[in-house]
Amino acid sequence: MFRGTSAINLDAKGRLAMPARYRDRLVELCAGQLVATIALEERCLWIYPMPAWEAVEAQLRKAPNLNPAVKRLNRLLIGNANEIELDNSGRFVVPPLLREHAGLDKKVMLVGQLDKFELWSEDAWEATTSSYLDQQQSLGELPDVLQTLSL
Amino acid sequence: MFRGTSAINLDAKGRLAMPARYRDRLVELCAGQLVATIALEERCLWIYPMPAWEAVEAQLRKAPNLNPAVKRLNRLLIGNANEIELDNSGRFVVPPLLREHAGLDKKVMLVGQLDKFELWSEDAWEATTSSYLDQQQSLGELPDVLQTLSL
DNA sequence: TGTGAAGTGGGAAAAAGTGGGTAGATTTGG
DNA sequence: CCAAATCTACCCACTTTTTCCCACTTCACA
Repeated sequence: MFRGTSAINLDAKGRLAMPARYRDRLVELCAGQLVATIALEERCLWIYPMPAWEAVEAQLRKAPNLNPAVKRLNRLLIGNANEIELDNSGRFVVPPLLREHAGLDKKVMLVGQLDKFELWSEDAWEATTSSYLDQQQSLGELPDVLQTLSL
Repeated sequence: MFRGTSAINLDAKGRLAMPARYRDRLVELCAGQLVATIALEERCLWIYPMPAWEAVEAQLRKAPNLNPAVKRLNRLLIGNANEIELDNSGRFVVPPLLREHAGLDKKVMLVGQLDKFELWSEDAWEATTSSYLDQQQSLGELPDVLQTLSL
């Protein structure tokens, strides 16, 4: 599973070099076949290994697509999904429309989130992280879902 | 289980030498495989032996990840989790991003906390410790969860 | 004071990151 | 429909970083 944050520079051609520690696993898992799309709430991208993406698609397919919320998800997720493939050097081109959506310039952060990655601009990631840390500190009572966690 | 505080110097390459008294246990427990991530409320790091970390991940995976608090935890904990491995001299590199987060320069404190370690900068640790002692002294009634303790 | 273990430092080899050039494909305009 | 230009993808080479390993110093205990 994917963990941790990597600071990466997009090169002049808009390519992103996947950190070497992930490559073997990605080749094994999906032969370097990935799907990039936009995240639902934040200005960042989601990058799925193909099998994980297909699981997402399967769930959407089952959902009733006249339902407005489902329709919205379909348009956002599937409508913005781009198939990408690692080249021999472990790099891939970040699709220009997605790059613009997430405000990706040069410095980006690739964040492992178990079954997928998130791709943030460095600025947005740092802003989000520090805001999260502030929220943690000012947290009073824990929400129910967290009451039982032991970390 | 891990107890006690060790004053350690990071070397010029950012490596930390795990105190010898822990090494055998770590090799036995996880073949020297550890995970470092950021702590939720203080500017310090959490260092888990791999099995303990996987237990944390399993809890997070079960939680509903559209819940904002869960998403926040996923991003903070998993997003900052780095796999590290002890080398033949019992040392590991403290990942640069984490080092920066916790303000680790040269003098650091490794604090045993049963199933995991905490890693603090010396300054932050001393400040936190003395602030805790002050709070204990000025403490009135104990919160319920502590009432039943016998120390 | 000697011996062994732990801590510290540094060098060399390997791997990863970075950049750019070329060939092929695709698109656009004549 | 053909030709030119642009864009894309692949490949190679260089630079930087990381990792592994060895050796020296320091400390503790006998």
